[in-house]
Amino acid sequence: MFSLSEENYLKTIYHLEQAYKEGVSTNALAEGMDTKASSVTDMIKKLSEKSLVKYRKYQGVKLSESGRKTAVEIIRKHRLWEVFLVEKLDFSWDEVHEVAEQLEHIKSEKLIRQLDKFLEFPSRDPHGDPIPNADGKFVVSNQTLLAELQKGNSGIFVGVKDSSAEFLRYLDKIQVSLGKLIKVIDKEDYDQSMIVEVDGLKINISQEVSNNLHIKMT
Amino acid sequence: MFSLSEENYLKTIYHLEQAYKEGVSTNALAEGMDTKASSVTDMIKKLSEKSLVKYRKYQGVKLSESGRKTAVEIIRKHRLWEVFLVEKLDFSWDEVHEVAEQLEHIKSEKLIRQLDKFLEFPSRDPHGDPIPNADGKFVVSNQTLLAELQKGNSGIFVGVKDSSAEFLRYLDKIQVSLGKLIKVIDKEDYDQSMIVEVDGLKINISQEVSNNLHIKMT
DNA sequence: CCTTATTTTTAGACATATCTAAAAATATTT
DNA sequence: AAATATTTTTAGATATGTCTAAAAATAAGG
Ligand SMILES: [Mn+2]
Ligand SMILES: [Mn+2]
Ligand SMILES: [Mn+2]
Ligand SMILES: [Mn+2]
Repeated sequence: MFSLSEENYLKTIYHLEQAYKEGVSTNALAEGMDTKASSVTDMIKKLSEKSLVKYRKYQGVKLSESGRKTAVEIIRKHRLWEVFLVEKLDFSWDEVHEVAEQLEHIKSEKLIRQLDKFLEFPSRDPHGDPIPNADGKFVVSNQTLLAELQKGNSGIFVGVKDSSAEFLRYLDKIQVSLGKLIKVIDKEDYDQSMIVEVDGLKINISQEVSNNLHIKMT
Repeated sequence: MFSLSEENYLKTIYHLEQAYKEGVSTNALAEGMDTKASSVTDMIKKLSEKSLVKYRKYQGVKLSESGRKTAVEIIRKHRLWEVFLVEKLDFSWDEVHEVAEQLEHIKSEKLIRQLDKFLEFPSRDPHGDPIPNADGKFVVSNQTLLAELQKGNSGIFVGVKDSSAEFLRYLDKIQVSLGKLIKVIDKEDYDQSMIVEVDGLKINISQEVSNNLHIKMT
């Protein structure tokens, strides 16, 4: 099928397409893949040969239909493995990503179909991200960022935008976990920091933090 | 750590060392790795550089202590994943090997430690092969081949020597599964074929088959 | 023990995926 | 619009792992 490297490129292009609707630039992709622009150009040509991306020199790349399908399959596998690691093997949510990066490349239709069943068809991964089903479909829920809420508003914490281990461990430290009700007690005009209430506890969080928390308003 | 290819070589050398105590020949390794002798020589030099094997030109290879340790770790992972696939994901014993060949290369100490625990520290894989523990130790049980038994002898079927999908499916077909008591009713001098009794059923099996069944005599 | 056959190694090539440095194209300033 | 800056592509090199064909070493037979 596709090489590990090709799969990682497709996945990264998929994620970057959210921000680069007009086409993902070579530099953005180089940044996302943690590699050099020249390597990106080489690989894009290969993906283009295989009709996984649409590419015009100097104009960036977009996924083709088959490219998008493949990317979504990899994301599905990644997120299912993350659920497995947390639910069955007692990993914490800041430990799963690295291992899932490896497991997502295992090739076996039956494996992923049975894993999905074993996990009872979860719809979200440990970070609140939706898990595509076997047909590549997934929920797009209407959620906002905590940073968008105003004083007095409240909602359920349903996902993280930044899922780096550092940020996740910070959330653990301040005892903010998925599913909690968060209420904005006060919002500081000067730096947009907030005082929020979670489980009856008042916490002060910076805008950088509130900008990385997905909230479903109540 | 080590590349996928290096790990596969170590594993294959480990298995071939049982038959080639004096050193695994280049040709045997080429056969086992399904590659060319010249490729084997190239790789052996690399493994030798890394002190994973002891190598003298034209004299074959042996694993070093660290090479053996690494090989056993990979075998441990392979067999644990096979148990997982059968016990948790409803794979049959003829379907697991291919997927385990991929999963055995996933790098995460915690993953395999937790998987072992999740499976309740199994001592044997779906084919009856012993699973090394975290320290690389495993049971060496005194078992014989069914082919060695004489008329009137009986024993428990504890493992397969050939674990190819074809052979495993043949065993399924004649309803011979691990743990069954097998009694030798008759043995034909001419071709060493046997009539054995399993679950009250009498079956005729060739020497090729009896030679691939591990038996624990009762 | 010498010749022949077999096994193993070497030499040189190829594919993938990466890099640095330089050239070309595009974007931004003046 | 021309000059300058930035982005992207090309050219050439490196590392891994493989291959075929030829040479060298070892094993087997007469
Ligand atoms: Mn992840
Ligand atoms: Mn995730
Ligand atoms: Mn196996
Ligand atoms: Mn097995």
